[in-house]
Amino acid sequence: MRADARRNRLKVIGAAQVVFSEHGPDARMEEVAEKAGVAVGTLYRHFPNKEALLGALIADRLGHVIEVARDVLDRDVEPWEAFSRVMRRLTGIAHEDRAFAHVVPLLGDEGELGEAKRTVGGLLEELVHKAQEAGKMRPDVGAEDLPPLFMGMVLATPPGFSPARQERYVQIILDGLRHRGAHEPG
Amino acid sequence: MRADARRNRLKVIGAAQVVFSEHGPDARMEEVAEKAGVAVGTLYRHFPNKEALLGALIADRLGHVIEVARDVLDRDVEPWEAFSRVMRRLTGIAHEDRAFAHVVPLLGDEGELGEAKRTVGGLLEELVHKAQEAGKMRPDVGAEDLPPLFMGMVLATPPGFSPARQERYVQIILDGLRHRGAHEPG
Amino acid sequence: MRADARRNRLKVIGAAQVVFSEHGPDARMEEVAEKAGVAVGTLYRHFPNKEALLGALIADRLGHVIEVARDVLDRDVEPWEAFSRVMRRLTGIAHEDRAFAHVVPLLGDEGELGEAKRTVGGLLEELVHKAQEAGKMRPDVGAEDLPPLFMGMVLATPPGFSPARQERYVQIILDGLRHRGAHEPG
Amino acid sequence: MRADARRNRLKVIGAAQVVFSEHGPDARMEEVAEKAGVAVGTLYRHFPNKEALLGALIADRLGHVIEVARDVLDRDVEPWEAFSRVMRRLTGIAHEDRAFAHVVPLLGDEGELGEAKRTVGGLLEELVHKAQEAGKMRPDVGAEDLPPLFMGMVLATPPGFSPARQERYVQIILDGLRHRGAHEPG
DNA sequence: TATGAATGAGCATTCATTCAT
DNA sequence: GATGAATGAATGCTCATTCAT
Repeated sequence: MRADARRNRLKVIGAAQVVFSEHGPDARMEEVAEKAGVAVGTLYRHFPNKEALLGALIADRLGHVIEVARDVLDRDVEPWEAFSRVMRRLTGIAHEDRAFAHVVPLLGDEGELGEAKRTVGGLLEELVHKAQEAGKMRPDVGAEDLPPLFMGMVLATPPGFSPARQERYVQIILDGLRHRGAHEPG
Repeated sequence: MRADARRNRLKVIGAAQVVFSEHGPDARMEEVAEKAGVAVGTLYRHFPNKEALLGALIADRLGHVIEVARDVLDRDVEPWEAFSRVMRRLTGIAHEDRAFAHVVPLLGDEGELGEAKRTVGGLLEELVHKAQEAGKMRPDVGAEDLPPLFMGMVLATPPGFSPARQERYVQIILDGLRHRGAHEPG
Repeated sequence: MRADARRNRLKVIGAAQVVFSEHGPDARMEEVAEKAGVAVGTLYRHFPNKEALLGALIADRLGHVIEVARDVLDRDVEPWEAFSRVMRRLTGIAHEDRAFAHVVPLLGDEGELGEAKRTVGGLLEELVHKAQEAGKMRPDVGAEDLPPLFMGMVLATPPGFSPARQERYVQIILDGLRHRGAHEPG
Repeated sequence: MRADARRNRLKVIGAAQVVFSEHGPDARMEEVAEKAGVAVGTLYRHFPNKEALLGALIADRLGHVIEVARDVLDRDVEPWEAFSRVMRRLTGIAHEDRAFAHVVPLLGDEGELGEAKRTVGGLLEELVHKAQEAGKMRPDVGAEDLPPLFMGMVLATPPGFSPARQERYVQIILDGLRHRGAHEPG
């Protein structure tokens, strides 16, 4: 019974990732249920409403970002490289998940999601700070500037645009954030 | 009569600009009507449907961009400066008008709007080309990359964010587009 | 001025005939106005509302029927022939005018139209009675049966069906109304 | 669950029959829902749109006609009697159901309904052919003439008119279709 | 607990009629 | 008188959420 519920929860989350990734936050609950092979009611047993379901997905994805960020910080990766790697990860997720790109940059500080957001925010702060201290990043930038800069491009792009193009954009923005006169390959 | 209609049409357009700017393309016709102080029917007298109303607004805004682009091209402004100025204008409009930011980057080539889009596209092409020829802009960029890069940030930003911040973002992206080794103040 | 108004009234009636003939009673007032080359307001100056405009048209058409009926009665045309001729006229009008076919069979006795209807009814009564007295028509039929029998076919037919076909139908129904054993060519 | 849905579906269909029967194809979905004692959404769960709901009703009614036609053909009922019986059934249904009378004569050949229509058409063809071969029916008539002839009267009649009257009309038209000189009781 | 049917507020659009110019 | 713009009630359909089975 417990096992069944857990399995269903996973099916729901998996389906929701796929469906919200494709259609963004406006995806229909019915479609999520279909994809998951369960009934809508089941969605609502596991999540009180659409926002909560979407929130759980976003939190999960943010977890990945947190993981990468902690990893590069723990391993004392070179500051600019550390920063770049995290931003690439962040953008990569947004690229795969339209809903993530929609929701994250607009996130407030309240709720569970708010907490995840604050955590990510703290880590980004640290990454930025280190890169700036190392003289690699322009000083007039803060963590709060990163989501709009790196995730907007996804929102402003038709659903199926190529990863290569997206990586090129990331590179351009990274270059823009680089400290002047500090131009080695980023 | 003519005067009244024109006045109302202006009220409708004005209200639509405000409402679509704030809520994006999903704004409700009813709200536009209320804001304009007219009944919904009046909206439909002036525009056959929501898409047409929104389209007219976008076309109008694109007109401003075209104007600026033609102006800088006509006056032979220095290529990078010319390019920057147009992108600043484009982003400024998107900043004021959420619907513009939503719609423009996803615009197809058909319809009246498509035509405006192609016109803008052609002008951007020219601006980019000249900047690249002058050695000021990285060569791996085309006109089609600009909307995602410059307008995405608006979509990824809560409605009321400050012009100053937005200008900073524009500057960062401009810096990223600058040709390496070409760093004088952009 | 009077002349202008009269001319406009005629234009309106003419247009209304065309438009209602084609689209039936659901035709849009706007379309009538366009066809007439006047503004909707003008329609409402001449007729208090759609029903009244349509009513005037119907009354006019009924006038033609009345004319034919009176003519054949005055000229003492052979009873069956007289009856047939009037029914052919009635059906011919319905065939040309969808709105007529829609409205006439459902007409009540009140209003101006009611009066026209009663007049037609009386004449049909007379025609039927004479045909029955002459032994040419089955006795179990009254004037009130004629509109459904003769005009229904028009309603049950796609807009552009051929006059020949319609005449064939009229003939079939006339044959059905003929007194048994009274079969000479009807 | 299944039971509830079926019950509701039946309620919806029942209500739709009543409402469409009375008001024809322009009946409001809201009214159907009210009559059924359900919310509009329920209508749309069972049928994708108004046309589909109406279509299902018509198809169902056409099924009855097909049934009767097949029955009389299978049992080799005397050709004229067979034909008459089917036409009486067809007209009876139209009499009970205004929407049926509206829609059927104008039916095209496409869609599911088109198929039912073609089936009915084929059977009527057969009935007509046999009656003509038996010398009972005038030869200048085809299956496609029957709907306008028999169903028009319903459209040209105020909603509540008596079955007796309608049967009289059917008889008159049947008499009209009878072959001249072939007058035994029809 | 899962199901999926039911709910009903919400929204774009139409069109007869009114009324300011 | 004429114009045609404005009104606003009406209608088909959608979809997040609830709840009977």
